[in-house]
Amino acid sequence: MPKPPVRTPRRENSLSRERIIDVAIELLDARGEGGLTFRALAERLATGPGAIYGHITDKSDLLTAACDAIVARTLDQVPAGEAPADAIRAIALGMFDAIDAHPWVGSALSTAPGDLPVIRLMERLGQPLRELGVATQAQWSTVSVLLSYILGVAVQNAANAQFARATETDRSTYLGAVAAAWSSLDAAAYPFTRDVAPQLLAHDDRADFLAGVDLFLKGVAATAASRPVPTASR
Amino acid sequence: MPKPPVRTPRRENSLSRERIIDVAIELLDARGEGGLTFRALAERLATGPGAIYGHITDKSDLLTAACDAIVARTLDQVPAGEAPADAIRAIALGMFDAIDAHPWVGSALSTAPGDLPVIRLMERLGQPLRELGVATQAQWSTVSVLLSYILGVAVQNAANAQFARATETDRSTYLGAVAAAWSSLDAAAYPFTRDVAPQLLAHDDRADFLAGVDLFLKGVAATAASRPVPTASR
DNA sequence: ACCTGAACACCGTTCAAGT
DNA sequence: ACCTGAACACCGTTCAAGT
Repeated sequence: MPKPPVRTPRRENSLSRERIIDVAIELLDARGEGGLTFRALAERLATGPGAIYGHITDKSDLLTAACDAIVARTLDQVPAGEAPADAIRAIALGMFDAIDAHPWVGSALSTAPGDLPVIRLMERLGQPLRELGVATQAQWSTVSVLLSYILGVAVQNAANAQFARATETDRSTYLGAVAAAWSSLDAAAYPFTRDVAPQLLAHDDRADFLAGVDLFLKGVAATAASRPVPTASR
Repeated sequence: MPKPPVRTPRRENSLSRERIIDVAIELLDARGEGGLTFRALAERLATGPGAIYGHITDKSDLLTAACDAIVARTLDQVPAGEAPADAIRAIALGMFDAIDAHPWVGSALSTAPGDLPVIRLMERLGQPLRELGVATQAQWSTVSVLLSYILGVAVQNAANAQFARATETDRSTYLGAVAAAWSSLDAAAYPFTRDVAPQLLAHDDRADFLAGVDLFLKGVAATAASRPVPTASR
């Protein structure tokens, strides 16, 4: 077998932005949001904390880059070419599952509003929204709404995951405690919350999330239907 | 004029949970999320950092309590007795304005999912949702969706405010920079984002937020209309 | 019983000194 | 040119010592 041509001799495990981001993702997945530390990072990279600053500018830069890597991977795996409403559902669910697997992505997404991860997501959601007939001047506000909703769910999932990690309670006992607290609220002041507490126990986060996307799509459809027929560019 | 009866002699400026929360709100408003520090708090309260722990359990406890004070005030000021859809709009806008005035409330809200501030908000939103005819078994998921949306907008506003504070840029130059960055993205990969960049410059956060609430209400109306007529309990 | 504030165990970030 | 790691300027939280 012929030997491969001699390449520029890359040092094994040399420090690079990519490798830093990979290790950061490992740490975040293994230890949660609080686990990403320059000292822990340096230890795993077998270097000093200062060396990292040669490749990243900031902790928030690092967090955004790690978040972007997950978002890019996730969106790549969502199949293209579906009907617009189904495409939106698929993208939204893909993000939900990604954030479920990497809860820290939820809070990372929220810290960088106009940055690359959000841009990627906006782009993928915007194209099917156009196909649904959203008026040109309403396209910004419509994606914004959908992005805010996805972000809101993401942040809540992140908060729940962090709370679970901090208190070492599992999901069902946690939900049980919250439902119990809600059920014992003052009946006159909190009738709705009391009534809805049992539903909290039985609910399915993923299904609820999808219900919100569907509600949004219904609203978009109702809005598109009620405005003058757009002259299709064919 | 008869003197008031002698009361238990309260020391002026004595340390109390309420006073700690008030000062915490002052600090958060004046210096942003990062400005709430036990040392700064202790200084303003003319005491040591340790003394605070006699009245609060935690920093997150303090943040949630401060958030709850704002939410309670805000909801108290929203007039009651309107038509259900208008009531929802009024509550949502009240929260928007409160978070606009106190951006840290956005992130504080997100850290305490099942806690008092969220319960207050859920209760106020849930009652008009019932009046709109949302099916009993769908009430939990429907409020959840609306809460997630409001939370998502809140978190984004908080992030924007924090970014503005950190970089000392004002809103319009910030938006200008983001819009410019979006406009110079690769045309083949990011057509939607490029097209929508000008709308970013001209947009009105509050109007966009309300557009989302309206979209949600339209979706709820469409869902309620398409299901069997509920047997009204009269 | 309550306050006090030094001390502990961490952070992110910098920068002189090394190679 | 790049890494190294001690040092700086902070954190939240605790707890012996005071009153």
